[in-house]
Amino acid sequence: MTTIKDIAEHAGVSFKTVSRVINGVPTVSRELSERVRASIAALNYVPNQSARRLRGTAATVAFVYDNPNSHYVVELQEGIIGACRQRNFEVMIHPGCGDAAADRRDVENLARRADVGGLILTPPLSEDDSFVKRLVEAGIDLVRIVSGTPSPDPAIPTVHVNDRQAAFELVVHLLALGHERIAFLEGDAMHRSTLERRKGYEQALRRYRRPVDRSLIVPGEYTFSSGAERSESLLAKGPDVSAIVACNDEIAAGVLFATRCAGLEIPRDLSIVGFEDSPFSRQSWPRLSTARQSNRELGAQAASLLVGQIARSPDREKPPCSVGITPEVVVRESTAAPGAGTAAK
Amino acid sequence: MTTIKDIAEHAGVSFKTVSRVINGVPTVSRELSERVRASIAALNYVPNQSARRLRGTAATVAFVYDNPNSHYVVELQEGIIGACRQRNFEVMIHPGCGDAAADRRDVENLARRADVGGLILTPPLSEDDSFVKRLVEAGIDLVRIVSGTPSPDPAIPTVHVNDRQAAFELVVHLLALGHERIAFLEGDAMHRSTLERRKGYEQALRRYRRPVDRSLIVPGEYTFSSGAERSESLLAKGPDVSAIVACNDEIAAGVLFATRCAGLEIPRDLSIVGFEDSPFSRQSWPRLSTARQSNRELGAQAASLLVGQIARSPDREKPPCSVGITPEVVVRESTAAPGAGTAAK
DNA sequence: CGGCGGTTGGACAACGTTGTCAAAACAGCC
DNA sequence: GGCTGTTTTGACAACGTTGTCCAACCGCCG
Repeated sequence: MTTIKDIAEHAGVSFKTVSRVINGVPTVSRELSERVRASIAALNYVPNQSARRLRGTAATVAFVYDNPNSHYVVELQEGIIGACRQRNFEVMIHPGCGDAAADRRDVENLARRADVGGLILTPPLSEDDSFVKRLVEAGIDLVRIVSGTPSPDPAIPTVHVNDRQAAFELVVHLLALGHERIAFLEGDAMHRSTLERRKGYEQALRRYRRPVDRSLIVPGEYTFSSGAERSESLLAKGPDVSAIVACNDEIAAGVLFATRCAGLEIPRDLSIVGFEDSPFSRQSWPRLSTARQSNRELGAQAASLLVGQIARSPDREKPPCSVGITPEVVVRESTAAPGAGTAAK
Repeated sequence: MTTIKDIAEHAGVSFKTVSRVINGVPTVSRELSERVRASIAALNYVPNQSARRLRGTAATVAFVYDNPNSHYVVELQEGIIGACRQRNFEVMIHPGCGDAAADRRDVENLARRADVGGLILTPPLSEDDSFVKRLVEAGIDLVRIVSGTPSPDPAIPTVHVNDRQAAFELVVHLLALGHERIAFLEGDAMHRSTLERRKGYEQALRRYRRPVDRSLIVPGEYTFSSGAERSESLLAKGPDVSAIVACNDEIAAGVLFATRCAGLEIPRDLSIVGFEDSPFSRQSWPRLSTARQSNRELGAQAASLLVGQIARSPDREKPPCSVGITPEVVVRESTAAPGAGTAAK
């Protein structure tokens, strides 16, 4: 393994100077600095991150998730890794085990580790306010990704996904097509995204003077089978429903499956929208109208925020800040005017 | 941050003894050992991995991938992380950038890093034989995951996925249902899995005395659109095809899409099988018959192999070894006797 | 009592890096 | 030559851990 000393020898300078060049200390003459850089390139030298971490000049951020949505996880982590790579931060991936209590304990131990500089938390853990507050008060640097609108008091650095606005826009899209009886299939009640999306749904209805019929709001989970079962019984009870807002694409997939079984044609007999722009939404037939968010950007934003936190951490005052992203509506073939078009190609 | 010395103080022993307990040195009395363990638990102590890595007593393994299949990536990495966590190995995730040459350079630099103990390579990089051989000859510990059958000369530690056998069994399934004209939609020609799966397809046909018609073997890519386009033109040219073997579920999804557009009913008019048991295959309608492999197990196996390599690395002779897994056929509603059943629920 | 194996602790080096501090080399200036 | 001031170097400690070596202690046996 080539070390800083090998570079020094190769460049004919002291290893201290090499360290200075690498760390950008300005008191190095241009000539030496260039010689050192050349040697680094020639010997393919990469600083030993373990030594740096030990010394306290580098850090690892942990990405904590517990989410069955593979594409969400991968995109998020790629965003995080990309942002961290530029800044010489390592990323540690920490999948949860599904048991909330065990995960909380796990994460607490993780945060306690000397080689972990900070955490990026995702739902559902990021939405456990008392847990997150406890970590922050213990001096842990973290950024949480949650569903919601940026709060005026960002005591905790947060990346908000404005699901409410996205749901609002999806419903407006359906209203504009002429739908009146629009049902809403909820995801897990524990997830804040469910709440936010429902709020957006209700706000859109109220805004455009439509009644909010509680019987059209169906509790459920973020699963395929939930979508299939709930839509089946919903349509049995209320056949006048002409559009369904599913709380994510997986639920929408279940709806698609169930309506297909029931002999309905989409979108002629029923319009369906989902959330997330998952690969499924692009591969199903008809393709799903949905709300798209850039998970890579989400991850990159979270990582940038966290890196800022960690870098500024020695100071007493850390100014936490929050940013937000709003998913955009993507219209495909699963929505049309009621009774109108088929999804013919 | 609690260190080994805090534990020593808490337990009333020397920090040397704590180190001995942690590392399982046998010359520690049971009584002291228990006291130390109690202190470790009480103080929630976790050894500083950076220090260990610096010392050379711990290592990180890098998981290198360049694959758009999110569920494949996540499952694999979770298998790897799970296996490594037990053994106190860290995992570094290294997504590729899509440019093969740049990725090769990246990985070479990665392998050169002192804090990276070994690599787990996946296709397509793992199938670049000359590149892999170069790394191994440079003394890099690595395990590759490839499609194929375990070779008699495992010069390079490898986890083989027996795609050929899986394809064989899928075709046998179709033959048993009574299909005679079975087409094969290839994935990327560069991927060995494409070759292996085609070989299995051909072997099954030959084994059961059916002709191998080259016009039924269609080149393509591992994408939805490839599946849609190629199946469309295939069925236009050869309407007697009663079953299609798609090289993965994403291609199969494209086939499903195209046939749906063409007004065909699955499986009455056409049987379809895929590979991978992706979430899509369980969520489409009809659900896809496919070949399922446990990617988590795959990852765990690769990690175990690599950890063994690294641990045994100081010795001159490292006995590389290979293991294999064979995907199993999962029969769902996308396959039926030709002309027969519908996918009615 | 002397010696022995099993246990424990102390001192020290090492891994690669960075920070501090002082000292050396060099320039330009009077 | 003697000033400043900038650039370069060297010595050393430190991060937390493990390994090596030796000394000290225990109880036990001969």
